[in-house]
Amino acid sequence: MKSIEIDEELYQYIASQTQYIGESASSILRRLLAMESQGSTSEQTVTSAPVKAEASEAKLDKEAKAVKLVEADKGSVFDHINKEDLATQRGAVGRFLVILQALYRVHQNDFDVVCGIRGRDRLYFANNENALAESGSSTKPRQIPDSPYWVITNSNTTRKKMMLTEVSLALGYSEEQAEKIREFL
Amino acid sequence: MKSIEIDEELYQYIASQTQYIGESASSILRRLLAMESQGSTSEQTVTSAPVKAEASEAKLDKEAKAVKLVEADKGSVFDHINKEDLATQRGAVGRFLVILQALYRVHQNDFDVVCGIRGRDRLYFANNENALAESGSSTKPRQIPDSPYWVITNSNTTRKKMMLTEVSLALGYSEEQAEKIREFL
DNA sequence: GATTCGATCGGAGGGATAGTTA
DNA sequence: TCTAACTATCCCTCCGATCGAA
Repeated sequence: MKSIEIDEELYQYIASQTQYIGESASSILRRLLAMESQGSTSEQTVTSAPVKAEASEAKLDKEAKAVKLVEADKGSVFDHINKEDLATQRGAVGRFLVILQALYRVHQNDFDVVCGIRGRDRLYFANNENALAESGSSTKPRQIPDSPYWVITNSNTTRKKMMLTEVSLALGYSEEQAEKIREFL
Repeated sequence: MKSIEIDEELYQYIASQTQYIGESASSILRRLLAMESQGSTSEQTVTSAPVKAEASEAKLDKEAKAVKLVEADKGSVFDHINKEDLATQRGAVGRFLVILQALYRVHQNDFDVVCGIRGRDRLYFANNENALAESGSSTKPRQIPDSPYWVITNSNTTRKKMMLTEVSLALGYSEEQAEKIREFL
């Protein structure tokens, strides 16, 4: 183990990127710097279906905790949205996916709720490409990066913003926070 | 100033990213993490012509140092190529630009040599859009990110690879290294 | 004739808007 | 019927393989 000196602001930033209690500085930095995690081959296939929701007895607790998490982590999704990535996206579709990716990262366990968000006759989200493709014509499904979920992409920017707002609210964000998230697009 | 503990390999990696003697860990990390540098409004317009080369008395020393740098930093361009960025690029043009950006970052002072690389009748590189646009038809010039240089973009992937190889060699890389660089595309 | 180079044009992706449905 | 919400067609831009030119 080596020790390095960094300024306060940078320290706070790194700390804010923690993904689980007790995550080490090395782990956080490796993730942020997109280095391979030491040793592991790290070939994570994330194409499998999302983990089934807990048996309903645990359900209420789960939800309460989710809200708590959003409260405690206030603004954390905002840190998870890699501004760099966002900026390099050439179009709204790219930004849309980056934002959803960030939301997924922070809300992996509750992300299933997005599947309840849909249009009049087509689905908006699903955990497989086909469900979306079959629910309409030319829906242009795209996988949300590093996640098992897919989104429809054939819609105007206005609708994409609406979708983001709905997702945000479904995940427990306030109207104000949802507004901020939508504005990234 | 805060102090954090990181593992040896990560420490080495960060150290390898030093851009000038005595650069602080904070400075390096901020650059790698693409954070705004503290305080400064940092509105860097990089559209101006590249900084003039030093008065010739210092020139030889400068060049000697540049070569040394490539030697000492062997593989540093490779670290400068943000794998993450590369991966998120949807097409060869995007990757092409990311790679050139990395090369520019490491060889800012010698980058002018690329302007000598050209096709039969069109220019490949220049420090302004127009020179390229006028040297051929539909050359699709694009600015190399964070640099004052532009490249032609209307060519097949094979030619883009050739261009990368020529750039690498012109900047002093070995055939083997050039090969590696070209393979990023 | 062989090879290198250029840029046209087919193809894919993006997303505004015309059109449809409730 | 009129309007609001939603869909997906279709135009535009970007990409880059292919084929004609040098």
